[in-house]
Amino acid sequence: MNLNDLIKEFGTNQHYEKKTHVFLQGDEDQFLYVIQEGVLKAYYNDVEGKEYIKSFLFSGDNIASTQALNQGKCSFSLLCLEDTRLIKLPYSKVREAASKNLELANAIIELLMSFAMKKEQREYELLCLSAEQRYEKLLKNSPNIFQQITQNNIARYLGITPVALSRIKHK
Amino acid sequence: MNLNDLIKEFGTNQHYEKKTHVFLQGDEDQFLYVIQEGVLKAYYNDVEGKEYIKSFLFSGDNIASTQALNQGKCSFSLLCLEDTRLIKLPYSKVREAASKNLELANAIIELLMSFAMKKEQREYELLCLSAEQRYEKLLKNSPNIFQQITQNNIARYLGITPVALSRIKHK
DNA sequence: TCAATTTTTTAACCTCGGTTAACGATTAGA
DNA sequence: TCTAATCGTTAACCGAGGTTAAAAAATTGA
Repeated sequence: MNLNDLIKEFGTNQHYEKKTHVFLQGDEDQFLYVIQEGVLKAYYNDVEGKEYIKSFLFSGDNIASTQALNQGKCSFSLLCLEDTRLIKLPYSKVREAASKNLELANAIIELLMSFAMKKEQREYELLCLSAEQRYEKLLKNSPNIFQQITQNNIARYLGITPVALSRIKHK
Repeated sequence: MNLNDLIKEFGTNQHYEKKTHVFLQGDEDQFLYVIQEGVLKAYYNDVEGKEYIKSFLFSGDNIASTQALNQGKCSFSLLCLEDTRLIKLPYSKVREAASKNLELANAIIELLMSFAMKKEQREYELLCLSAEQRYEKLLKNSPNIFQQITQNNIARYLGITPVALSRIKHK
C-alpha cells in the first residue's frame, strides 16, 4: 500500500470557492489535505488581527496543522485565493495504515522528511536573511509566484508590510 | 525493533570536549546524533562570518542536518558549549532498518513529527513575534536556559544582537 | 591570587522597516 | 460601462534594533 492507495480508499474530494476557508485558526481539524488544483494561503492572525503568512500552496502540495493533528487546535487558518479542489484525508486513517503497512510508513517518512526540510529552510531564511535578501531569494526561486499572488500577500509572507515591499522593489 | 535497539546495534559513543565541533557547516555528515550529556549550539554563519543560532541542545535531544542527510552538505555547524557525550548513528542504517521494520518506521515517524512541530513553532516565533516577545516567551518556557547559555548566545538565538538583548532586558 | 579573556552594559548614531494617510491604478461586480 | 473595492505607490514621521566603541563586570586559567 502506498499513499495513492490510501487516498483512493479514505480520501474525499472537496471543492472550495475562492475566498472560502478550509479551516480556521483555533478549529479542530485532524485532516491531511492534498491540493489538486487552486491557490491557497496558510496564515496566522495575532491578537490585534495582524496577518502573517506561513506559506502559499499550489497543486501537488499538501498541508495540515501539525498542532491540530497532535494536540487539538489549528495554529493557523487556510484560505483559498482561487477556486480549489483538494483531497481530504483523515489523519487517524493515515496513522492507522502506517502502523500496519511498511511501505506506507516509509512513504510517510519521506513526506515528513521533505516537510521538515522545508520548515528548516524557512527557519533559516527568517533567522539569517534580511527582508531584502528574502525578497531576492523568492524572486530567484519562484519567479512565477508574482503572477499568482498579490504583492500584499507576498509582503506578509516575507514578514514585512506591503509598504516596505514596495520600497524594496523600487531601488 | 525500536530506536533503542537500533542505537545499541549501530550507534557509537562519542566524547567531545567543550569548544570542539561535532561537524561544520559545509561538511558531509550523514549521521544522526543523540545527546547523552552536555550542551551544544547549532548555528549558521553567513558570508561575512556573522552568527545565527538555530537551536541549543541538551541531554535527550537529537540532531542532524536534514540537508546533509538528503543532499550532501551540512547547512549549519554544531559546537559543544560543554563537554559532551553523544551517540552517533549512521543515517543509512536508520533508513535501511526503517525500510524493513514496521515498528521502527513508526518510531521514525514519531521522531520526524515532533521535529516538524518544533520547526513549525520556531517558524511561527520568527515570523509573528517581535524580538521582545520572543525573549518573554523563552523566559517563560525555558527559564533554566539562562543558567546554561550566555546572554550573547541567547541574543543570537533570538535573532538580535547582544546589545539589543541587553536593552530589552533593562526596561 | 592576579592577569587575561570573555561577557554584559551603556551611549551615540544610523538604518531599516512600521505606521498613517493620501493618491493613482487595477480589478471585480452590478 | 460605471462604481466600488482592492491593490500598489509615495511621503512624512517614528521606533526597534544594528553598529561601533568603550567601560564595567564576570569568568577563567596560570
